[in-house]
Amino acid sequence: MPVRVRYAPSPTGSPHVGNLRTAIYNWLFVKKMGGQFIARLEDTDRTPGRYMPEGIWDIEESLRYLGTIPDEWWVSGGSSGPYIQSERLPLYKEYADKLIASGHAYRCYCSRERLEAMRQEQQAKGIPTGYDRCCRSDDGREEMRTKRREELGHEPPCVVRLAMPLEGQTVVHDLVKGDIVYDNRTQDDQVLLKTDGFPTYFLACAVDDHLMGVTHVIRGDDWLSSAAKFVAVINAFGWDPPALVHPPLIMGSDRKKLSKRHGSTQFTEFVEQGYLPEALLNFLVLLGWSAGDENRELFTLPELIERFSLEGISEHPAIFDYDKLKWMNGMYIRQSPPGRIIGLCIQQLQKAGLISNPPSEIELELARKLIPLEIERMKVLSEIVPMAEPFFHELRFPEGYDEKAVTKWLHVEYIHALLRNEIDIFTKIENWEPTSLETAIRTLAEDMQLKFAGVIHPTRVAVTGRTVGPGLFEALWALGRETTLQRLHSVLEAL
RNA sequence: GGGGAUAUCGUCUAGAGGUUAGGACGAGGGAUUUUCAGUCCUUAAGCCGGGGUUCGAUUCCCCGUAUCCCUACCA
Repeated sequence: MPVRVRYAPSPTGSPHVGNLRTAIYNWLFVKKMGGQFIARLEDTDRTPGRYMPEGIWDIEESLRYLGTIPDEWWVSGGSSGPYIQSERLPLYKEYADKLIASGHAYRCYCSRERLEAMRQEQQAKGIPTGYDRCCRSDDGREEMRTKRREELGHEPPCVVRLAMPLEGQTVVHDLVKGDIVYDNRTQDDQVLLKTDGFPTYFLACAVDDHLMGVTHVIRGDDWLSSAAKFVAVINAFGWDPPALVHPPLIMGSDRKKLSKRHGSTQFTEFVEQGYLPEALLNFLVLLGWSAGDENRELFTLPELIERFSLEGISEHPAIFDYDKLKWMNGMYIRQSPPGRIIGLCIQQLQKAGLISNPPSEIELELARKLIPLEIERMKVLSEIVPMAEPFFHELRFPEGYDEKAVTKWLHVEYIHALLRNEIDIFTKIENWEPTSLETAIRTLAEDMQLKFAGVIHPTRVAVTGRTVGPGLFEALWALGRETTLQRLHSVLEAL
């Protein structure tokens, strides 16, 4: 039997990195085993503020960015569509009715107010919360229905609830954690169909997974606690449950759910900051999965597919380490062909307004010279913006200059002589290239009886306004003779 | 309150009934050097606690503790 797995996001906003990680696990598993990767949109919560259709685009883009594109989804369709749950409403009603007919579910007329009051009372008394199953018996249900009809003056709305078995146990077979046994008495009569006609997760998932032929369900650990209800629904239909796996959750540094407080959490934010897809994928995979005793962390996609197995999924939550992601991204940047990084950095520079769109010939030439010089000190692509600023922006002295750098290096007593000599040399030098420039400056340092560093640092500050950056001679080369001379002149005049 | 899961360096993790408990990020130190970075070398840092089982447990079992998840007409 071919493997069929699904990624089932709900459009409640831009997808969370943890969410994408389960998509990656699903994708890797299906690539490894052979089969189909399905994505299904779980848009059954129509509560204002929670249903955010704008998020759908981000979900699609994120999957494309990672390269984990589903074989069947709402974008391309497939043999078991539709892949959007709001387009499958009649199906859920049909199956809910089947459950009612077989005695595995029942209509419930209780008002939200009654439910809420009941819950509060239970909490106040310190007893377990849950539905009192008032509508589970025919008598109780009719009584409630009549009462509600009198209150409302018309036929009252109802939900459909699962008639959870009152005794016995439900066993959840988790491929990683093993069999987990739940006492049915501790499980509530879960609502399956809401008054608005939309199903809840439990019904929709059970029906869709079955109809779509899903063989393995890989979903976040937050579903484990309610897995008994999920399995109970499937059992009520008489179907075989799919194999289940619950990868652990991703937490923030304080061991709470990863949220805004900790930093970026939405996948698209990382994309914008300039994280490469292979870095993001590699990092996310390793957050809760390991290749075993192989002491490696950096894997290509084929290597990951080859090594991936459900057994390697860990059982405890993982804290999202932003530093490690950065490190990994830096590694991938340095492994990439420079042309690719140049292209991506140009996009970053355009976004920041340092380069026009489309870029001019001059901007392009400068970018092609500068970006390769910065690649080795970049961890995230957006870092190119502050790095490139002194090269693409006009630099005015002293406003654009780093104050500490100026104090330290532009107030040495030989500064005027140095700058004058450099202007002289740079004006005359034939080859404006790093090696020639270096030779000339080394000679100058000797002539002036200065240490090399004593020349390098003031020059760097005078020309770029800061103490950090690429090697000085590469920087001068990238910047060009004209701009270099112009900056030296203006600093000399102002000092 | 009820239910479930989990527990190895600060973090991600490997590991086996007997190991010097391994790797990576981060941190410290050193080398390279023209600053930052990178690269290379190097140091420190860990088996939650208590009972069992066993010749021997960090590893298996139980209890405790802690943490996380569920306990919605959210997913």
